[in-house]
Parts: sequence; C-alpha cells; structure tokens
Amino acid sequence: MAGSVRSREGSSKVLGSLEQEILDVLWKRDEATGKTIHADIKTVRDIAITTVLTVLERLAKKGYIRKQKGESVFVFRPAFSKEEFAREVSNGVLKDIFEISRAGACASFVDALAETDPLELDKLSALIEHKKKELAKGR
Amino acid sequence: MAGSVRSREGSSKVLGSLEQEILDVLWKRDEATGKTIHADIKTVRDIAITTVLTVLERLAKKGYIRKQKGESVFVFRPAFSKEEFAREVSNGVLKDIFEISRAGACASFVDALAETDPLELDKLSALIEHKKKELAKGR
DNA sequence: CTTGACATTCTACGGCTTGTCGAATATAAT
DNA sequence: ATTATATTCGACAAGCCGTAGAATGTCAAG
Repeated sequence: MAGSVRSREGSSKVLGSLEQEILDVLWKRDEATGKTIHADIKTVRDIAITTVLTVLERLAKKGYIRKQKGESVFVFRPAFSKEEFAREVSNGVLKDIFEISRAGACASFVDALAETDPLELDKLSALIEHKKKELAKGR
Repeated sequence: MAGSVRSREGSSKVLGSLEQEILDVLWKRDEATGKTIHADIKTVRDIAITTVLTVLERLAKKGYIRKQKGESVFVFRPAFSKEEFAREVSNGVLKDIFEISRAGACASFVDALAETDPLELDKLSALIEHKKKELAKGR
C-alpha cells in the first residue's frame, strides 16, 4: 500500500522517497506530530528525528502539508488528500507527456490501469461519459 | 509542438530541458549528427557544441537514443518513437501514481485529456472497449 | 610524415534537490 | 534554575543537469 512515487530508473520523479514515506504516514494518520511520524518510520528504518523534521519542513514549504501549533506541540497534516494529490501530480506530468504524444500516453494509461485494476476500466468509461456531458453543457 | 516533459513547479520531472530539446530535434529529423543538432538548437539558444555532445552521451547512456558510426561521423537517433517514449514514461509515472490513488489519477487523466484535446475522449473510450475485449478473451 | 581542421571524449564546475544530522536555540516541565 | 523536550539552523554528501574548456583522436592535404 505504501507506494513510492519514484521511478527507480531515473525516468521520472515526483517526490523523494522519504518525503513519500512521510506523506504516507500522514495520510494514514490524518495528522501527527514529528515525533509520531519519526516513531512510525523508525519501526522500519533507523533515522534521526531531525531528519524527519527537516523533510517535514520542506514538505510544508512545498505546500504538500500543513504545520500547525497544537496544544504545546506542532502538528502536521496533509494539505491534500491522496486523491487530490494524485490528481494534482498527474495533471502536471500528464499535460507534459501529452505534448509528446497523447496517443502514447493514452495507450499506456489504459494499459497501466488494466494491469493494476481491470475493474477500474469501467469506472474510467463512466468518467469519460460524464466529462463529455460536462463539456457539452459548458459550451 | 515542442513539448517539455518537465513540470516547472518541482512537482515532477521526466527529462531535463536540454535533454528534451535534443530529443525533439531527433524526433523531428529521425537521425542527426551532433553538429546538426547543435546547429538546430543554436538557432534559438547560444550553446556550445560540447554541451550538446555531453547530453547526447548521457541520453545514450540512459538508453533514450542510439549512437552509431555513420560514414566518418557519429549519428544519433531516437531509441523510441515519440509514442513509445510517451508510453514508456507514462507507464512508470502512472504506476507510481496509481499506488497513491487510482481514482485521483483517473480523474486527472480525463481532465488533462479533455483540456488538451476533447475529441480524444472518444478515442480513449474506444481504447478502453478494446482493452476490455482483450482481457475478456485472455482469460 | 607533419600540420591542421574537425570530431569525440574527459574532466569539471555550479546550481538545485534530497537524505542525513549535529549543534544551537527555544520552550516546557520539574 | 535545571533538566528534558521540541524546533530551528546550518551543513555535508550524493546525484542530476546544464554548461563548457582541455585533451585527445581522426583524417585529409600538403
């Protein structure tokens, strides 16, 4: 479930691995202190808490998470839901890739979807229909 | 037409800008020497030929282009067509993003497609149908 | 064979991102 | 105050990319 948004072969990168791990924790917990996040990650990897804090800070600066003073301690929470985030990110990447080849991207999209969850194909069809109606209405 | 595979807001990156420019030239020309590519790019930007050569080398190392000795001079050509490349790249990116949220990615995909070329929505529908039949047959 | 002219490779720097922290400082609890 | 805990700062290493000068290789003309 904890997916990395990082292609290993240098072909693309959305977030660094630790940034990703941290976001995963935050999505899982909805909100958490640096300490908690650190503890969570430490069950798997040995890492200093300052490291976590630093990345947390960077993520906040990038606008991916929010940092607020809770009672006595800072609390972090995702700025976007997983869905919103995925949307946001794919949007950028896809628009760029489309400029290279819409057809290629479409083909790959259907492939990737079919591979990871064929049932979703139907939902995608529905989405398309919906979008078409939306467009028809709009103009 | 010359699209960049680079999100400007640091949210993602597929290729560097110069790498992209060079690939664009190669797709346009099908094959070219470093000199030609350099000349092409120079009409727009001032850049040393060694710079072009270096990046050409890196692209070759990454497997995106091929380098072959032509008559007396090296000739470069794309290792993948635009379509294949877009496919390749989206595949990686999408699989990763899917792990975050299939739904979000799907939504964004349809959005991006509708935004850049609404007519393509129909083609995508067709692709999906085709894929579904393929799957039905397969199992 | 020697000299150029052009082609290719090497090596390297600077900038930017990310993972990684220790040290310093601020804040709270005893 | 003193100690413990939380937060911020500043830094370093590694990796990627744009950039290019220096070094080396190649080949034809003299």
